This record gives sequence, structure tokens and C-alpha cells, in this order.
Amino acid sequence: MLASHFAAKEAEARIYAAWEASGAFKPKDDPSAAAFSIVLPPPNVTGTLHIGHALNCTLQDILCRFERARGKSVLWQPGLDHAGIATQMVVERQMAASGSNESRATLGREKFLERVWSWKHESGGQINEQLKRLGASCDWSRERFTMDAGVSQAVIKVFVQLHKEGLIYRDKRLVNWDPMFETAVSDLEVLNEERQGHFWHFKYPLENGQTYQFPIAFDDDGAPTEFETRDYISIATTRPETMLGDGAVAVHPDDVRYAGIVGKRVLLPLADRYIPIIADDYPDPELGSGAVKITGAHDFNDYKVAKRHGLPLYILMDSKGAMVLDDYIPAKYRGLDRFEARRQVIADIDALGLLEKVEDKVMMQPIGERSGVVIEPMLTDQWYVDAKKLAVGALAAVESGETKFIPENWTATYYQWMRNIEPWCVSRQIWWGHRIPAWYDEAGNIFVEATQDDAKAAAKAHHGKDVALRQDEDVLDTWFSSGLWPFSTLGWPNQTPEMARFYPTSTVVTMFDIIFFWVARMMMFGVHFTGQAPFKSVVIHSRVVDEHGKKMSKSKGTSIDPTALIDTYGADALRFTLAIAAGPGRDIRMSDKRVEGYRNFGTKLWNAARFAQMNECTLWEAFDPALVKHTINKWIISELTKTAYGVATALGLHRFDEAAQANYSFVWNVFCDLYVELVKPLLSGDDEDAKNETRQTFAWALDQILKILHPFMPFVTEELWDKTAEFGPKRATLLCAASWPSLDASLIDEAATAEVGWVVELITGLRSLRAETNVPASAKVPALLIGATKESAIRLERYQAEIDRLARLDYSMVANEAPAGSVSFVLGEATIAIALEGVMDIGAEKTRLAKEIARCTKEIDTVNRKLDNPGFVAKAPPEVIEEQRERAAGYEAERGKYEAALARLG
RNA sequence: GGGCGUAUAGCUCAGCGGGAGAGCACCUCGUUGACAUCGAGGGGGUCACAGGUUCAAUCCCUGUUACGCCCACCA
Repeated sequence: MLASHFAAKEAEARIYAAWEASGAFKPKDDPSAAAFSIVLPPPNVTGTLHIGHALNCTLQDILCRFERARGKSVLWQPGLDHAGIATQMVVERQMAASGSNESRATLGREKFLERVWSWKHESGGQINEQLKRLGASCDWSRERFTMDAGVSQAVIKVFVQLHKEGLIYRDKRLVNWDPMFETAVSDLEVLNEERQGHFWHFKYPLENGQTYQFPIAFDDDGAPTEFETRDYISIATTRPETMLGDGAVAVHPDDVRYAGIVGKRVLLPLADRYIPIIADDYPDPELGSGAVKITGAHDFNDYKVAKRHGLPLYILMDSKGAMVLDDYIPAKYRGLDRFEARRQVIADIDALGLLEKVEDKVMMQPIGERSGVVIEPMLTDQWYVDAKKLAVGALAAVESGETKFIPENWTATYYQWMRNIEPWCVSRQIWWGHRIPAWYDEAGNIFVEATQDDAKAAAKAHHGKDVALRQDEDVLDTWFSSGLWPFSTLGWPNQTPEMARFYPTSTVVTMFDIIFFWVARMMMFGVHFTGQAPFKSVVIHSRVVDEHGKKMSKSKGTSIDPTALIDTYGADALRFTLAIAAGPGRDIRMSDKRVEGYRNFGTKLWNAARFAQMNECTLWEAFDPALVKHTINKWIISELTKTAYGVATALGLHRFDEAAQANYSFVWNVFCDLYVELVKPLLSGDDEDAKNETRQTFAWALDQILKILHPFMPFVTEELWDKTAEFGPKRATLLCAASWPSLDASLIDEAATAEVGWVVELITGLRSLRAETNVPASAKVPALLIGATKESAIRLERYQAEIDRLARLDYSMVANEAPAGSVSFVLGEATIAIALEGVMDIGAEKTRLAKEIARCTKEIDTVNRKLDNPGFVAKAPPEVIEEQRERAAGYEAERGKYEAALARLG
């Protein structure tokens, strides 16, 4: 006998082990089967499962299990990302916390990397175990790591080839520099955060005490009317320390206020240098004083101006963000941290009487995504990918429809980014990652080759003799290797059978925040290197937020731990919650309450199976749903077929929410609430044929439910598949390897739907009637069908047992008129009356009837307003007009019957 | 500044050019052998606001308001 509920905690690990052992997660060999492939976005090796992973993984698992059931050969490729900066940070922190004197610096590159590897082997990749707890049906035998030999080989090949094609180059330009990690980062790794700051206004004195007339008042036409004599130019800055590196002051060429002094020089205070006043389009005359200090080496806009005017670039800071020791920095600032230098500069400017004013100002500050420190624009040598060129193919693939975004509106986001893409800085000044395959000779010549030997050979060819080479110290951006993931994991650059079969992949499932980081890069690399976009569709899902709609945050303690939810409610409940909430385009608010509700759903299903067991509902091979005779059985077969069809259709459209909802309402509201109840008289009756047929139909329907629900709730369905085999035929396979129900449209039976619908409506009406007239639940009463058509009379007789049972009647019969002291409701052509003399509450019944009459009247008025509108009758489609006429007639008839009932009450 | 999105029951959200829905919460009743992690019944909404298109608008268009997110910029 089945227990009263599914013991998820005990069963999940066991079931998962059985799945894996069966080999069901490997793609099937059958060459005639269509291929379906997904790469799991490789989680960071440092990662642990958060709720976003749980959603992402659940959706992919649903698709994979669904497609397997539909007969496809499915590859769900798992793996881990080495996560350069994140991992290096974890290991460094661990060393610091251990209390030993070891650090990255004392160990040196080689030893440090050994430590990282051993950390990876010991404690990396926990997240994969958590994904298994969630039920992820990845082919773990194919697990890859971005720094595996094979994948790394692909990375090197791509780098070398892009370099030879001129699409990777080394360049000195401004880059976002993270002073904490002492590395360059890409634009995407910089977050712009609004912070409270200040706006300092400085005066730069004109050379030799020169003066000019600065307009301070204007007439209506904007012509200056009043002037003051100035011997300085006023500039404003949010980063005062950078003034030490100013190369000019720029004004707009049309700015009349400064027209007279363009070309003259000002004294740069503290630095004691003279810098020119230049005219450039960059300054906005409306902003501040209209004059801008130009610090070419520490500001992206200023850099462009400096380039245009050939201004000198003064590098002010070292890799840690401290002021450099160079002699263009006054001695007192050398070596100071940039923020100390700022305080000092302000104090010194103030002491000189050149601090004009200080304003509070909310400003956007660039913050390192991982370090949290203020990013410094720095002039350095870095490797760049020419993203603009690679974007052409990546754009074309989406424009042509080769790759589609789901939902479609993300296409616009992708286009906007791709069309304005900047060169991608791919070098990082860290150790953990793919070392850049570039070698330098003493003269600074660069040889980019796949191996050191190749580089040596190239150098020899260049010099005519062997020369000493040193390899570039830098490693590649983590996203460089991730960008190759859809094909590097399949064995590329080798033409492997997996490449042939599973590339391009079918779909990639991810959240919108990594469209740029990951999807865009995969598109660029995929199109460039394989000639095909790496996936046919990109499914973008929502963000999971807390129950107040706020972004979850570990530090604020507002994050929900999915493994805790699994512990409490089981993996199925979590999965179902995520799936049913995963509608397109809206954040998913997560709360325990919802998960609890879907845990209950699993229990509901479990108990339906218990009912099957108690009633010996076993399925035999020979059962054919097309040969079923009893209408209730025909009806459930029909409903199930529609549901299976609906679930498949929704999944085909990636509407996980609709698919889950279809399952939910069918299982609970149709199968459990109606079918189980309607079938009870049959299962306990004397008609052996009907009983047998019902038992088999019940078992068959339960089997189909397990199949269509399995992608969403794999554990409980698998367990039931196994358990029901204990009282039925042995199963040939695990449920995870079973096939999707065949969608035979001939099983859809509208006549059965109508008939059972009528019965259900009758039962519901009777129950409602009883409740509203305060008939005690224990009282059994007779019911009469008045003014019945032949058809409904037959139905009443046929379903008398069901109706009597579910509406708690003694008997139901056809009569000519309602007896005195009866209450009634209207069902189509007929009136249903229950004789309640002595038990009913006449006052309550009168109120109820009056309410029904009012409802009918309201509907009639609404419809009649429509029908009385000449425009409607003239222009609306005939079927719509007919429909409205029928509605009006229906409500008229209904109201008439209620009025009659009211009249009978006297 | 550019882009995207959201506004429907107390809460969370579906839906949709012609009859306002679900889950949770709430109220009433109920331990009839699948299930109290349950069952039956019920109350509750000018579908943000204002215009427009249409015979007909919660749905389409325009605008307004509020909220959210992304990109860029603020020297």
C-alpha cells in the first residue's frame, strides 16, 4: 500500500541515481532520431546554486525531458567555467584566512596556479551536485571545464586565428582598470552606481596675469550686456586629483565667452605647468562654466580630445591606484593613494585661493563588478578583439531569423548592443585563465602562435636565428572561452561526430543580464568560426526576486536558498513553482508559500495513485482507449488527450507557465475533483464490465498524467511510475525514458464532453442550491428534473448514481412540475428542483432567487443594448450577432424560470 | 538622453476586439475509506487615468501618471 504522501527527501537521491545508472541522460544512438541539444550555461567553478540557477536549470530540464520523451536524441551539455577573477579571489582569500604567510606574491605564478587547481579539485564545482538535486538530466559523462585540454586548445586556436585575421590586436588605449585586482576589465564588468559626490570648481590663472572680459548678463537675444574682467578660467571636476595630469582646458569653439582667450595658456596650479586653452566640440557650453579640464590619460572623453589635439598624456597612477613617482607629479603627492591625493589637492588649491566653490553632486561612479572599488580609466597596453567586425555576422544571423530570441522583444536589446559595440578588451592581468599565446622578443616584436615552439620558429624566420622569447604574462577574459562553449565542448576544432550531430545547438536558455556577456560573444565566435549561429533560439527567462519584488541579495540576507526549499518541500515543488511562474517578461516573485502549494499538488497526485491502488486500477497491455464504451471514461480520455496536446503545444512555444498550468488544472480540477468522484459508483457497482473498463481507463489516464507531468515533476512521477508497477504490469523502462503520449485526435470526444459537462453542471448547481438555502450537509433530499428534454431525462437516469452521490440526494427523477415548497435552479432547458419542505430556509431562497433574477436582467440588458444598436446589427459578423441573440434568449428563459420559482414560494 | 517592460480581486499573476479568470488569503459548511498537504459552497474587480479607432475596447492607437530594468552621459 502506498504511503500517505511522497517521501521526497528519501526518494530523490535514489531516483536520481537510478536515472543516471540507466544511461537515460546520454543522447540516444539512434541515427534516425532528430537531435536536440542545449548547452547548460556553465556555472562558475566557485558557484553555489542560487534561485536563478534553479530556474534556468529547471526550464532546460523541462525541455530536455520533453524532447527525450518525444523521441529525440538529446544532448544536454554540462560543465564549469574557470571564472578567472572570481576564482583567483577565492583562493587568495583562503590563503589569507589560513594565517600562513603564503600569498600569490610569495608563491609565484606556477605554485599559485597549482594551488588553484587543487582548490578546484577539492572544493570546486559544488553547484553540479546541487543541480543534480534539482533533477537536472545533463549528460554528466560529457562534463567539461573551460580549462580542460580540449577546450583550451580551441581557445588558443581561436586567438591565433583571429590575430592572423587582424581581428585581435594589441593596442595602447584607455581601459577600465580595477585597482584592487590590478587588472583591466571589460566595459560590461563595470557597474555604474549612483553615489553622492562633490563638484569642485577650480580657477586656473591665465598666463602672465592676462585678463579677458567675461560676460555675466545677456539680453533677450543672448547678446552679452554686462562683463566682468577675469584673469582666470573656471573649471569644475568631480575628481580633483586628476588635475595634476591636465593637458589643456577645452572650450566650445562657438562659446563667445571664451573666444578671446582660445590659444592662450593658463597656469596649471600645483603642477606649475602651462597648458593651452583649446577649442573643441566636446565641451557643452550649457554645463558648468563651459570650460573643461582635459586629463587625457584618465578619462574616456578627455582621451579623445587629447588625441585630436595631440596633447601629452600624463599617467597619474600605478596599478594599485596610487600616484606614480614620475617627476611631472609634484613630490608631495607621489605615492599617495588616489583618494588621499584628492584630499591633498583640494586642500592645496584652497590654500592658493583657487578653490572657487564646492557643490554636492549625485554622480554615477564606475564600480568594479567584483571588487566593488572605483574603476580608474588607465592608459595601458591590452589585447582587443575587433568586436565591430565580428558583430556583422552575429547581427546578420538574428536579422535573417537563423537565431530567434524568445520572447522576441529581446531582439531589440541585442541589436542595440551589437550595433554600438566597442572593441572588447580580452586581456586580464591575473594568473588564473588561458595564458595569451603571444611571445615577445627583446626588440618587442610579437609572435602569436599556438605553441611556444611555433613562436620560436616564427621568431627564427623573422630574425634568421634563434632568439630569446618571453610569453605574455596576461590571461584571457573568462568570457572568451565561454564564448566558444557551444562548439568547444563538442570537440571543435576537430570535426567530431558530436559536432556534426549537435551543432548548431537547438536553444540556449539564459537570463537577460548575460545577453551581452555571453550570448553576444557566442554568436560572434560561432558565426565566425563555424559559419553557423550556435543556436536556433535564445530563450530569455525572467529574474527571480523576493516576495516584495526586490532583487535578492546575499549580503542583505534576502536571498532564498533553493536547496533549503528542496529540503523542505522537495525538488518537484520548487521546479513546478518556478515553471508555472516563468511567464515571459515579468519578474518571478518567490515565496515559500507558493512552493508549499505545489508540494501539495504533488501530494494530490500521489493520493490519486493511492486511490487507483485501492481500487485495483491496473493497466494491461491490451487496453485500447479507442475502444472504451462508458461516457465518463471516454470523457477523461478526451480531456487527457486535449491536455497532453496543450502541454506539448505550450512547451513548443516555450510557454512553461501555460504548460505547467495545463497540467495543474487538469490533474487537480478535472482528474481528481471530477473523474475520481464520478467513477466511484462505477468502481463500487455491480457491472463488472464497466468496473473493469473503468479500472483500466483510470490506470491508463494516470499513466498519461505521469508522462506529461514528468518534465515538471520528475521525482514524484518517476516514483509513482515505479510504485504503480507493483500492482500492475512491470514497466519496461524508467519513466524518464518513456515516450510522450501519442496525440490521437480521434480520442477527442465532444459528445462526451457535453454530456459530462451537463452532469457536472447539474451537480454543481445542486450543491450550490443546498449551500445557499442552508440545507444541512447531512440531509439527503430528493431532486426533480422539470420540463426536461428527452436527452436530459436520459442523462439523469444514466448518471443518477453519480448525481445522488455527489449532490447528496436520495434520488433524482423527472417530473412535470415542481412541488410546493421546493427550491430550484435552471440548467439549460430544464429546471432542477429539490423538495425541501421543512428543511429549507424560505427567506434565504427568496433572496437567492431575487439575486438570480437580477443577474439575468443585467445580462439581458447588456446584450439588448448591443442588439438594439443598428451599427452592431449592420456590421458585426452574423455569427457574433446570432450568438448574442442566443445569449439574450437564454437569459430570458432562465429568468422566466426563476420568476416562476419565486412565484411558487408565494 | 536612448531602449525595454509593467499597471486586472486583499496578495501573486494569467488572459483577451464581442460573456472578467486562477492560486493564495478571507467567510460558511464538512472527518461519506484517495487526499485536512483535503472537500463543498461563497464574498470580492469602473481591468491605472484621459483621449482616439471601431458596430463593439480590459484588450488596438496616442498621451498622462506611477513603478521597474537595461544602455549611454553628466567634464
